[in-house]
Amino acid sequence: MTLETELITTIFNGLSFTLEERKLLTRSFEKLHLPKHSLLLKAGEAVYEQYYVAEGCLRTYYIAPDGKEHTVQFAITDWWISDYTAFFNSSNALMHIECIQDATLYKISKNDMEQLYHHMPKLESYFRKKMERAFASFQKRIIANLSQTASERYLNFINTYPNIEQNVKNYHIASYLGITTQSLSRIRKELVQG
Amino acid sequence: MTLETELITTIFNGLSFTLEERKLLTRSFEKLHLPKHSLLLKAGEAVYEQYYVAEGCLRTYYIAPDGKEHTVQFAITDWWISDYTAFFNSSNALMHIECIQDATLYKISKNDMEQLYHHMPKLESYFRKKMERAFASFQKRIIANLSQTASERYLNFINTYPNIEQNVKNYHIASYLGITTQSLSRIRKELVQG
DNA sequence: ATAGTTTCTTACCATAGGTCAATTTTTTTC
DNA sequence: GAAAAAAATTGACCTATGGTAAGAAACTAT
Repeated sequence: MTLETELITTIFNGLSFTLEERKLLTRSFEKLHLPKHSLLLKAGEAVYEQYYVAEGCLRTYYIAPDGKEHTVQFAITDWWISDYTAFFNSSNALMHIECIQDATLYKISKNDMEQLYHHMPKLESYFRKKMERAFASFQKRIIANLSQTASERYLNFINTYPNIEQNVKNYHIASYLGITTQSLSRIRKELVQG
Repeated sequence: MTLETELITTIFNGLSFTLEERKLLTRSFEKLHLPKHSLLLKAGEAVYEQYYVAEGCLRTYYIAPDGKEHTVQFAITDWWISDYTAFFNSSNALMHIECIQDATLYKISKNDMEQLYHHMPKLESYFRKKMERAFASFQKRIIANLSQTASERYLNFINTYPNIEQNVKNYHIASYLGITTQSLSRIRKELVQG
């Protein structure tokens, strides 16, 4: 599949473009492959790009001053990933992005993004709606962290993201849920035994 | 101050509008006053509007199945508030919005919002950026919840939102931090004594 | 001001989840 | 497919925070 076809049929599936617009789109994105275990981004680096995940699995994580890792976001097929706080502010990353399963990504720079917004308001609309959904899901997660037990959050996670669960290690899940791997292990045992 | 002047000079401060656009803007917003202790929104209700806070203080909170309250968001002057998950999806509220200090609000419906976006792409841009900042701050909060102790989160809160702290009760802050009022009380004691 | 209500604090015990260390299981690599 | 490395589990113990209950302090309204 050509980059152009992929862009039109998968990433912006649902939107229609003129020939001119297709060219602009294709020029703005770049395809890349990333092997498992590699780092797409390190804390401290400038963040100029965001990435669309066509294939594979990645995670964004923060390393606290005490050295502990906290997974902020996973991304699988059809999700976008970056250190968005840094991306939006054109500042340096606070987080790392690690490839968990061999991935194919389409990257676009913030500058090209702004160009696209300018030429195609429908893209601004597309990304605003994407932001709205992300906002809603973050809010849901905050509520979950405030109101649920670790066990409830785990069940919720594997029900909501069965496709992610298959791709990641338990310690990734634990660091996403805000518990230790030992606690997660005990929770899983508990659930099996009833 | 007229509604129009207020809209132009405070809410959308920084943007410039034609006469036509000003009219459209003014028609879309409605001013309202809300007394302390009243509910702007109850869980279960349909959410058609979002609100700009010109004056006062409000909070959005979720009541968990066990009856406990969890504060998701505060809003003071120049913030927007709604049950955004419900607002974006045109679904029913999961949360309550309570007025904590007598408030003056400007409300706008989702429909009128869409109209404005359509006629003025710069507004879509304005709100996309607003969403980006909200996204970043939610992410920051998730990281804080995952990586910090209750005491650290409290210090962080009073440093980051000194203007909010003045307006709210300790139990509001506790429910925002995800701890009990007793724990917050112990933390405050600890901080005073050293 | 005084009574009533709401909010905050304190004390004591309970518990979810963390820590450390050892062991088993699974995955990777040659 | 054997050895090495990584991940998951388990047990014993610990700690931060929760639950309950009572009293103190701070507002509110007459």
